[in-house]
Amino acid sequence: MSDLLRGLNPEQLAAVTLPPRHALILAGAGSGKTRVLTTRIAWLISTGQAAPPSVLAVTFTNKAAKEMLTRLSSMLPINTRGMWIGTFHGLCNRLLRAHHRDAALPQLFQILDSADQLSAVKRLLKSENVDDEKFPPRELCHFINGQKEAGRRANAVEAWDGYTEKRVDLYAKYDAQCQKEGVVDFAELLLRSFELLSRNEPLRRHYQERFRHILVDEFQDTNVLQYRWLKLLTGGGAAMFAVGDDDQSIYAFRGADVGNMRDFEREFSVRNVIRLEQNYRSHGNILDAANAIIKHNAKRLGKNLWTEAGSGEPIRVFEAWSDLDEARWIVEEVKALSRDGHARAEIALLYRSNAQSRVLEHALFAAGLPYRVYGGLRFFERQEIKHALAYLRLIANADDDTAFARVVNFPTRGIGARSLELLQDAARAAGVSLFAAIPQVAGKGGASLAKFAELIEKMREAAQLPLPELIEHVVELSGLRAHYQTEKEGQDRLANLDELVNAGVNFIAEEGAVGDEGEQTGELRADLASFLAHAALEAGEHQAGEGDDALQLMTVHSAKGLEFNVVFISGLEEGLFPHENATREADGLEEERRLMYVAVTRARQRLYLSHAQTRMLHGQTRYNLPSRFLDEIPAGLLKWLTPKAGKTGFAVSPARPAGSTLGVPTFSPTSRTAPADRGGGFHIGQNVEHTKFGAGVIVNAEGSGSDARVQVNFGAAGMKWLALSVAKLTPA
DNA sequence: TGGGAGTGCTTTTTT
DNA sequence: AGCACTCCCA
Repeated sequence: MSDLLRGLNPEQLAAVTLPPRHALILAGAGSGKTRVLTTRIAWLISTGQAAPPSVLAVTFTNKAAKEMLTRLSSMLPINTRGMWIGTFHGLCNRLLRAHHRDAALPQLFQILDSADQLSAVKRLLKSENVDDEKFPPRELCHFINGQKEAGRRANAVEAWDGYTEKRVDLYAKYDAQCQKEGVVDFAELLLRSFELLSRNEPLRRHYQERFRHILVDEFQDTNVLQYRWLKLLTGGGAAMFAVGDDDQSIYAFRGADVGNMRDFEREFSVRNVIRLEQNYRSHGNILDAANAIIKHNAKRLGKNLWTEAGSGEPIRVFEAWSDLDEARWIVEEVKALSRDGHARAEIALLYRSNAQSRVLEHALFAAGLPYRVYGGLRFFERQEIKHALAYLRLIANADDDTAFARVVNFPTRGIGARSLELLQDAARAAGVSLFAAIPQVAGKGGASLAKFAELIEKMREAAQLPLPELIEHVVELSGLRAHYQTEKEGQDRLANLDELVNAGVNFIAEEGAVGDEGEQTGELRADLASFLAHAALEAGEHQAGEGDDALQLMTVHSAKGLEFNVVFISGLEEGLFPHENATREADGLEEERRLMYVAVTRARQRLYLSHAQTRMLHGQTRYNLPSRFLDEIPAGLLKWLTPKAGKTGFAVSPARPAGSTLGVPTFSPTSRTAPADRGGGFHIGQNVEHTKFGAGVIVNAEGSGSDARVQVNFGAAGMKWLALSVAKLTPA
């Protein structure tokens, strides 16, 4: 046990060994949050204060859950099986499977991922004859999920206008459709299990008495429903140990509510609030910069990171003329780092939005530097995989209309839109699923449909096979294999289908032996259902070239929780980072700033910041001012790799690489033409200063001589046309 | 039924 | 600009 606690700093030690009462741990970036969480569990168990089955630990991502399990099993000699450790969704799934009857769900209920949900909504709109221009399916999904995440069923939503009234109506119909089909979306997993526990008293008591220790990771990311779920489970006197960092809350846009941290403190009368402020990750200058940035936020619980490591290198800042130049500079810098012995995998390129990755990728590709992009399609989201899974879903539950619609005519088997329409009408009239309605249309040109039904029946007969063979069989029988064999680009898809069979093998090996809670009754293909749930809940790795030593490219959001020796944050421009959409929302800017804080604290040794004066975005060139976040870092921490404009009191042309062919027109308030003008002339892209509007950048110009006018983007003060002969414009 | 042209959107994302 | 999605025609 003393081994367990060795090496913890006083605050970490205090947190780990708190008596089992409610506690809130404010854990700064790089302060050993995961270590505290896992050690806490290990300590509770090894001191006999907790039995494994009394522990419930929740995370947001599967990765975090896995990490916790791995660390725990290396700390504890016992097996971790008895504990409930997983994501909110994973645990809710477990709960609903175990009590599907009480939750009014079929045993083999299926889980809709976001794409499935979208197509289910589209199907609903069609069958309800609703104009999807007026009610965009995406927006409707968002609305429904938002309501569910706030814990509201359709009948509890107060419609504030006619439009919303209709949306609420559609919400109700959507839920009815899901119920009929025996499917459950992500938000429903949460809401349904919340309702199950709140309505079913014996069940609630059972779990409240069972879980004495509830631990929550990334608490700042919980939404209202998740918080209520936790509250419900702790209702029997369990101790809640929440770990989070309000400064790293970057998911408010999807419903996360930092307010939960304050609410928790208040509603649970939390007396134990511990701040972990010692950072073990970054050098001093990097931390100072992060602290300086986040200080500009007003709504904070308050925390200041410090380190025992030296201040390290200054933060390097680069001002590029264009996004292209920025990318080229990064390439050169990365090459130099490589020569100095830095592993490429230890270097990350971060950006605010995915659109920015293209330029970077082009440059990296041209330079032959291996890189890896995070984000994008994941394994279980690929179309060939989803097709195969849809067949499997139909085996498990033929009433799953989403799966049915997906593959009824894929590969094509002559079932066109009009026979499907007929089928849909028949199904609706009889109040049954599409599959069940097939016999009714069999007479009228439904021969192909009948054949499809036969196909599914045939697959079901094979349902006795072990999972991997069943998958193989389905891929074969469905015609998917044959289809991709003839398709030009089908090779990768075939390989992925083989990989799916493999996934089945692995799944059996890893989970198959586990066996779920006692409630599980050993009926038909529980393993198939849990494999499908696994596919929906854990979409697999993001596609990326793995293995070799590659540069890491990702958005700041996906970098959360990761760390690198060297970090580049590119595109630090007003409008981009902070994003312009965010600056309009009330708390948007603070969230952007937290995002910047997360980005900066990813770096261990070296941090690069860069911005470009010109950037191609959505097909047009934009002239952006440097991000305000650059100004929020004390100048003493920065080392400009390019002469900073305005520093010397007169204009300095933006750095451009030799050989750049970009012509930059120069304008002058006098008729004097000065091609090499570095004093009084102005050019597009130049930073200027106006006595009233402040700092700006020239984005356009017209006329010449005394008629010359320039358009200047003053950021917050807006866009202005100014006559150079009149306006008091000085180079900045 | 499949492809080609036309249209519109474009912050961040896990489950 | 680039991509996803729709629509219409052969």
